Amino acid sequence: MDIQLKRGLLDVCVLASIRGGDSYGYKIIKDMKPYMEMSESTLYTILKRLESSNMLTVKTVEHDGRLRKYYHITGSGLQRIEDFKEEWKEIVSIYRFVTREDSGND
Amino acid sequence: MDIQLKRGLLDVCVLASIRGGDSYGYKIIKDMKPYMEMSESTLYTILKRLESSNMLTVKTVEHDGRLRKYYHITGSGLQRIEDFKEEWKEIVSIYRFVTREDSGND
DNA sequence: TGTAATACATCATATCACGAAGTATGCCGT
DNA sequence: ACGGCATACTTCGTGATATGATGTATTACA
Repeated sequence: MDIQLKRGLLDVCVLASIRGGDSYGYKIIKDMKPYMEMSESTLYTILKRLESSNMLTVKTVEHDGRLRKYYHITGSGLQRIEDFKEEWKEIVSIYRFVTREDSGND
Repeated sequence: MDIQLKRGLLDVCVLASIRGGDSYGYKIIKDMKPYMEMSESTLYTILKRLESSNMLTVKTVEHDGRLRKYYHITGSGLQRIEDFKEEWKEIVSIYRFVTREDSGND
């Protein structure tokens, strides 16, 4: 998928993959793989961003002697998903504009 | 609309607004306004980018003593629109993932 | 005369996805 | 025991790019 297009979808995708239950970086990447591939550096950057904008909270848990950072979605995070649903209407209208064969003459 | 989301749609939108007939910067902005707003500096940057990647060709025409740069879409430009239609399927699948209430458990 | 619209250009800035590289631990086969 | 792979997270540099600010120049109109 086009990298520019990804940019607008990545944040919401990450939020969506956490909404069903707390999750951690490595797992998020695997869960999202069927829908969108992303590198680790990208994901951890996004998680940090979402955390500092209060869409996620984080809790470090020890698991098999290793540390895992579990992320939990907040009200703002859920709201971000709702906002995306609203934006979706605009996206669809743009899609229609782009796919209309006679555009430019209306 | 979220700026990150715009990034992936701007190029195709500009191409789409030209596909129906050659157009120029100032007019493109007005044509696109109902679907997406963009500043002049953004548009001219995009036009230059699309031109240097051979998706558009440009022809300078004098109009009322002023110069206008008319842009014409090329085969690559049309192909870019077709590619977007393919990408649309992925976008819809992501949309479904994001809006599915029980995501994370499937 | 002045102000808005038309039309295009350039520059600096901020955001951001990503590859590369690093740090650590656990697991498994030989 | 050792090597290699998976797990798990971090940091850094780079390139792409949308945008505001600013500039240039002409036409239209009050």
